[in-house]
Amino acid sequence: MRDGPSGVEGVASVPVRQSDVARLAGVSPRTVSNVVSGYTHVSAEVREKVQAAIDELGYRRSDAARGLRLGRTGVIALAVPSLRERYFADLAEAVVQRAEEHDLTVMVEVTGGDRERERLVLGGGRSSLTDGALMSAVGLTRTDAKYAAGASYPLVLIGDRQLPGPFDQVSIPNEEGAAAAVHHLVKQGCRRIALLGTPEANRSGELRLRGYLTALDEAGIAVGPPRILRADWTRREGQRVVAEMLRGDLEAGIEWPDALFAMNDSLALGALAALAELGVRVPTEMAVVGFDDVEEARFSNPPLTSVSPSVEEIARLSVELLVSRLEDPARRGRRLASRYELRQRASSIG
Amino acid sequence: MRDGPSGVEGVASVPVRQSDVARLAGVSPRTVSNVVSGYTHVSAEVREKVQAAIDELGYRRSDAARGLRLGRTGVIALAVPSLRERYFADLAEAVVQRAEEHDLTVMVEVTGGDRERERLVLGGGRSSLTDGALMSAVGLTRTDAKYAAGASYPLVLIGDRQLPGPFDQVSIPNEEGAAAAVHHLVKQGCRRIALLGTPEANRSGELRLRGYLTALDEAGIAVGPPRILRADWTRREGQRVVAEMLRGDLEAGIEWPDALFAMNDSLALGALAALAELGVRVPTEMAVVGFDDVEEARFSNPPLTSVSPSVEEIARLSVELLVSRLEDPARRGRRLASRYELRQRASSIG
DNA sequence: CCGGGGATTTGCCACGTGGCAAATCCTTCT
DNA sequence: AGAAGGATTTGCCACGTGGCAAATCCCCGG
Repeated sequence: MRDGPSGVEGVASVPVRQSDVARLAGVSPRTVSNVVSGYTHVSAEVREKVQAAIDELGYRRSDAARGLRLGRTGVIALAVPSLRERYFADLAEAVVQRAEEHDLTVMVEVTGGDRERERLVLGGGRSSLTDGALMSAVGLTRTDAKYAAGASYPLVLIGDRQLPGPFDQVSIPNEEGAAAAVHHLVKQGCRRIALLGTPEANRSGELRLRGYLTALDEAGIAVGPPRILRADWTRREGQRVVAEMLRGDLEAGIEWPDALFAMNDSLALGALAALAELGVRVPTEMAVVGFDDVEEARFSNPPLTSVSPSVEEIARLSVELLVSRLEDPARRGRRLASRYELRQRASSIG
Repeated sequence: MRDGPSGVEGVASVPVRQSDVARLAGVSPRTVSNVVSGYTHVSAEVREKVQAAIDELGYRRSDAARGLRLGRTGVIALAVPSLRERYFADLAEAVVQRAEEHDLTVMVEVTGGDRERERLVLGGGRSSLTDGALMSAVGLTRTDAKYAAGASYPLVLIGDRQLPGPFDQVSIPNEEGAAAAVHHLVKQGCRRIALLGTPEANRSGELRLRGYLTALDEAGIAVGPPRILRADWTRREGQRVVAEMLRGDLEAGIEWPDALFAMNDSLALGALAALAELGVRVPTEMAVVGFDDVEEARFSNPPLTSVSPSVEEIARLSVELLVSRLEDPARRGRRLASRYELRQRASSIG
């Protein structure tokens, strides 16, 4: 006896097929398919017999063959620049959960923000193994739209990288969020609000800058040109640049800003470190607000106020867009904006 | 004209097949296959003609059909409890990179640590869409080994959850790492080293506890029973429990520990927060060491000494194991232990 | 006992690819 | 010129499944 209905299955090096099950159960292969797929008109007797054979042989339906036959696999791809960035890790997890609700499995691809790879996804990466893809593109430019596979490969773009064409997109409220952060600071009494982080680093930066400028304008507190502290969007750079600014201003006798709006939380956390190092009190001497609301923001000292783009919602919207696209490949492309919340914490209120 | 050799491809709602390309190029379908697969004996002229047809039609080889024909897809699965935990996110990214070197794509599955789901992976989840899997199991018990698909679905277990059977496994140096952490603290002059975190939370906990006890024993500094501060392995709990301990001891007139070895970095970071809050100086009054070496450990105040299990190495080893298993499905199961390093930072050296 | 009609079961075949080995072509050598 | 032998190209077919529609079965009423 090679296998048993229960207990350790034997080494099934040769895959079991429908026809094998059929032979053992004494029915046609097609009937096995009917049983497996839950077809209505199957007598209880046959169903039972087939099921017994399935169990005995350890039969498992071949997703590969099924995918070929049906033209879809139930797998979608999620392409992100990196999983090391908290935001994308959270996004990935949220997407996996949402996808599950639609009986979809997620294949995560890491693009490293590489334009070439993003193009490949655009063109339908491992297309026939996945039914479609979600992509957080950061390297693509508008001209890359031509690499898209079009309707033959459903694609939802996540983020601010807008591509001309019929794509479904879920955008992040960069501009609105940034503006909200600045308005919040103004309400806290801040007047000299500096921006931390190079705006041209990516599309998000440009949009956040715009929100920042708009809000300053609306608040009517612009005294001179806005102060922008250029820095790569990393913790280390945030710390370095802010420390430099503090020392430099001191020497030059310039008045410090009374608030920093950072392009992202990494920068903001670096700023907090620099401020702590030099004994600048937060938020009394200088308030700090970040963007992304990474988990760490809750635990920094002081806890960091941050714009939270609701990864959950982004995941939900993008999966829903993809699913609806799978159901109706011909429908027009849609753009949805996710919401944000300003999580107010001690780094800006005191 | 539906498509063009360059520019935006038309809406190719009907997939292009080898035979379509063949017809346009005026060759047999089989020749197209030869060209695509890089078969040696194809004349330059034919190759060119076929390539032109491929470009014109926008032909893409069907991975689904290919997978069916070849019995493998070039995709492997990675099952982890969650991507929200930094360690697993890092692992996932590292695995993706390593897999790439072997021309493998990674499909990430999130099990939530759910035993049922882990069993499914064990039995070869979406088996025929993936050639094998890596799994960080946390919910499985030894008795679940019977759900394994055996040699028909190559599987590498990552972590400490040992399963009887022929599985390939990559283990984490829990015991050794914990012992090293304690030895380090002893060398720093600490004598009352408390353990932070519930040891029974998972298998890692049991092993780390063992390493801790062994090291205490070896150092011969055990005065009484070792002190174990039970807490869920989260930052919040770490903070709460340590704060409680500090206050409690104070009231009871008990001498504080002079060092904390935390089951993981989250706990350790929570502990640092509690210590800072109560004004306990680190490391002079109390040294702290964590486990996992998450990125944040470098940036905490003070930076956290931590046992670094080398996610990179774990990823490398496990992918290599899987690849070698794919090449030789019959070979015996292997167990490899990854190394660790103790990253010494200011939380324990002063 | 027969025809009708729904319930079950089944045969046939295409999905798109690549392994295999035969067929054909071409060059070179005797 | 004819044959040998490598270079190219090709026909055939199975991989395992599910759509489709035909075949069969079975229960009832007339």
